[in-house]
Amino acid sequence: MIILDYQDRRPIYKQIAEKLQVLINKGIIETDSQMPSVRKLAMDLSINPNTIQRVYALLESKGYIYPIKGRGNFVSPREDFIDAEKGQFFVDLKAHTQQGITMGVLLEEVIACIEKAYKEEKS
Amino acid sequence: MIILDYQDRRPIYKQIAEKLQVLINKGIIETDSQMPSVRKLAMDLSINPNTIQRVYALLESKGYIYPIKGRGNFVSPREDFIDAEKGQFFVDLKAHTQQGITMGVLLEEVIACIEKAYKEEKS
Amino acid sequence: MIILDYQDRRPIYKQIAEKLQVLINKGIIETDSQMPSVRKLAMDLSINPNTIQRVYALLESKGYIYPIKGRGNFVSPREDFIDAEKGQFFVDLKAHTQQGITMGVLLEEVIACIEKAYKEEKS
Amino acid sequence: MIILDYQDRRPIYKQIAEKLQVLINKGIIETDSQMPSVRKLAMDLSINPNTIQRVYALLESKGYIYPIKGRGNFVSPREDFIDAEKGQFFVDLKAHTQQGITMGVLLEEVIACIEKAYKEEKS
DNA sequence: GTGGTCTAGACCACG
DNA sequence: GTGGTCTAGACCACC
Repeated sequence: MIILDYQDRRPIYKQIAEKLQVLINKGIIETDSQMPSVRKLAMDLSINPNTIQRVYALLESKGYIYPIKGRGNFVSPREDFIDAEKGQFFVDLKAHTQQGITMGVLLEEVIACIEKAYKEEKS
Repeated sequence: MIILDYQDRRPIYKQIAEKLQVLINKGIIETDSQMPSVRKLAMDLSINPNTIQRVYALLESKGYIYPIKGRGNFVSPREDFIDAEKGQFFVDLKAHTQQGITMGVLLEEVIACIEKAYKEEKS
Repeated sequence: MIILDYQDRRPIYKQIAEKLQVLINKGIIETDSQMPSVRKLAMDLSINPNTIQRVYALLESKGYIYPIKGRGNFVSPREDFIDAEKGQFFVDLKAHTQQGITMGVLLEEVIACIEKAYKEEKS
Repeated sequence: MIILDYQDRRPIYKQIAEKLQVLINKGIIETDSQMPSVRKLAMDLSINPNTIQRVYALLESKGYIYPIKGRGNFVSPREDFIDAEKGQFFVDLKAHTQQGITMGVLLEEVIACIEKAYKEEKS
């Protein structure tokens, strides 16, 4: 399910967190269902349990999952995280765009770039 | 003019470099005009001169400024850096957009956000 | 493998960077293979780790290597840097030639020297 | 006769030294003729005499001029400097070319670049 | 263990 | 005074 790329520039824990986010966002891992245990996931991916611990801490801080002591980690309802995440995305996007404007980038160029990104992602 | 945010996770040398880039891009610091000296800027911001040195080295590598030993750092003509900077802008924009896609952000939402940024900048 | 010349007027971080570039260009250090760690290389050359850090930062900015935090620095695929490096080569070559012209060096002499270099390299 | 460019990236003393070298190489300043005094040249160019002092020290170390105590600086006979200068030029050229070869630069490309440099210098 | 950032302080080249 | 290089030593993020 999750494939690690050790040549990827991003740290391992972010790769895992991001893939789990996608799985949750797409509903492949359902709300209130249990996440795999830290130990099991670490063994499956053949990495240090510390790293998985950090992944879960990150997802929890973003509101994607919630822990129940002695039982494990569970997926939060969508409303708990999706809005905050999206909000930050748009804030960053706007700031980035405004920086482009100061360099004379045209609105058409920006939109073309965005549409290209969407097309590539579909494939 | 430049305010440092020590809570920001990005290194302060990047924060400074980015703000100086914007000032140069907007033409607030003019071509061939002299940048503040390494030591002076360091004192103004109450940080180590080495850190400013690093900022200027970064800006130089991007073509924004050029140093003359014994005299100071000066702003390069726009042609020297604007193309490279635009290229980087689109690379970052695309990466950011693709991250949004994984969160389920719609193309229409992105475009609306971009257009809003352009409208605000005009005013 | 790397010998430092403290009499050389160029900074040692550039001497090291240049030698590493040649090793990468010649394929002696292979794509995606790991570079020696900052601390180890510093100890081997008996210099400060900060200086090696600077070497690696320079090579990264040129696209020669990419870092993964907590794991090390790795060699980039050739396409990432070879074009930029060729461009710089011709810029330097032209500047050097023009300096020769001011000394009265003839075009024929220059070409003869170049051809000699190519012949020696083949053998 | 000598025009300084304060926006030039090279230090002032090198600009002056280089222009004097060209004048000597072209025979415009004749062998055994007297160079302008340090003070006079400094006043003519409106710069610090220290800088001219450094220029003359550089030219002397390269064999272009020789000082006579209490009288001034004089131009050396051509044989004293031109060969050493040219020799160094070819050594550097060869080293630079060989570095290009490791990047896959073709002989034809190098020669084309050289010829372009000569054409531009004529004009 | 790895890389990355920052400080403090020194020394050099240049004007 | 200016920029540039280097050292020593500290702290952080990551695995």
